[in-house]
Amino acid sequence: MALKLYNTLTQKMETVQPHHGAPLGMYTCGPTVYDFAHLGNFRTFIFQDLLRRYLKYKKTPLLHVMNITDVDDKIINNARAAGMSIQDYMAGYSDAFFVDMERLRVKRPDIVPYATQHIPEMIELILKLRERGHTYERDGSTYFRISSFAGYGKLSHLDRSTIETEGRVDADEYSKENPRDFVLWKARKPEEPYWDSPLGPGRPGWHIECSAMSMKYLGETFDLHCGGVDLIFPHHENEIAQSEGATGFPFVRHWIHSEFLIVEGERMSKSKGNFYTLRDLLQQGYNPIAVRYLLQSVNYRRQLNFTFDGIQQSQAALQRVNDFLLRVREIPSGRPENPVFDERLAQARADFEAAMDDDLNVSGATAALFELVKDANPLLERQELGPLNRDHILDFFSGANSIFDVFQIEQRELPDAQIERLIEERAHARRERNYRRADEIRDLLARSGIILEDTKEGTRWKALN
RNA sequence: GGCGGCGUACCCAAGUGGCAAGGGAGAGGUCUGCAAAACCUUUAUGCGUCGGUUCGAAUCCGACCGCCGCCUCCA
Repeated sequence: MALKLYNTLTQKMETVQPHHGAPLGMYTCGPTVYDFAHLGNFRTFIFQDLLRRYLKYKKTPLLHVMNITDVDDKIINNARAAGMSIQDYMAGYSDAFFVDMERLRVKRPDIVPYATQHIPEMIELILKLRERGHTYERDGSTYFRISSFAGYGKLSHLDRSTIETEGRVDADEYSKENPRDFVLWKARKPEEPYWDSPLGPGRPGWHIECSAMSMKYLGETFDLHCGGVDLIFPHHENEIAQSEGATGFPFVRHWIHSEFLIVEGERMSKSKGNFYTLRDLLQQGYNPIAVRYLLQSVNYRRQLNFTFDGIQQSQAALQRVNDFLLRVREIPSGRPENPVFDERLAQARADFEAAMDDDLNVSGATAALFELVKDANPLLERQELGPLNRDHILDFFSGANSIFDVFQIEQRELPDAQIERLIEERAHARRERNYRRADEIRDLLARSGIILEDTKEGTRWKALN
């Protein structure tokens, strides 16, 4: 079966497939690095990671490009306020961003272009638009005339006449022909970075970078373009106008937008005091893997209500799977196989993939995993699963984990030999019925995050995150 | 005002015509030296409300109530 995703442009579910044997081209709008990224940003990036990993799971060749916006008003202002060069200021947050992404196990895109390194491509694109009559100049700035592009509004499904008449006038840009015309090239201002160009000295408008960089790496028409719903209008609408205005070809086949994250039922905002970065959560002792689990657990097209209770629930759900995997790994080689279990496993795999194929229904896919856990646990209890069963289960979860990346598939190493000795000592104490000492040791280890569980086969340990 | 979405148990959340997935939390029990984990039982005759279509509706249609997003920089 093939993956189907909702397309904002056509407002329909559509199959995602490479064209003409070329790898699937996927462009995701990356961060503007003016501050630490927040949970809402990460919800979007984790969703994109999930999409990318699922395509890989399905062995679809893919080229993923994500931009970094490193020149814009906020960066310029913040850098100035911090008394830093734009370069230094932006590099700090750009690095922090990738550190956070790694903590959340979001894979780095294949290509990560920075806006400031693609100024010539942007200028070239604007010149092309100028040749084709889509632009005009005012006070040294170059604008896109939206009335020159017939398709304007097709992505956001906004009425053209409404767009053109009801826009507000930016105090900065009062001289535009139409309030909704947007800037392609901003005239140089004192104390701001600028580049010399045939358009005059200045810097690029925000939208042009995505058109220039996506088409440079993925071609004039490519497959997938993702971002948050807030980018539909005007950002992505403008990207379409710029790109198609310049090339005359369709820009993107499939537009995919993820919904917002809200916090404790309210829009996240600094003024409400419910604004969280990943760093805030880590400082409070939360596990980044549980955060990833939570942020990816709700379908990307639905608002996700982030709560602290939700992290706890995610942590507990993760623990159930990890405990299961721990027991599965303990199945010894000599034990007889369960001949019918592979059928059950095949069913779980089919359910899992059917759910993921359906617009990345993570809840459904996760349910397939938990249902298997539920069915297999009693078999483990009765020692009715053999080493082949074991390997097949681990293989299935390993496949699922290549997408979710939250489960503990491999056995961990004991942190140190001292712990090993304590476990030994406790076993000895228990044989002697010295339960006071045994409990003492168990409590001691629990305080350093090592949980002991006594089974018929002996004591097992697990490390809490 | 225009466009779009949502409302399923204590919490999170699947399900878009045929007996209401899954996870968390709670209660009781089995196992255990005690725990933990696991297992068993249990928690929505009902899916915002009221009507309608249908043999049959959480699912389709209509009205209403409530919440949210976009139309403005923003993932």
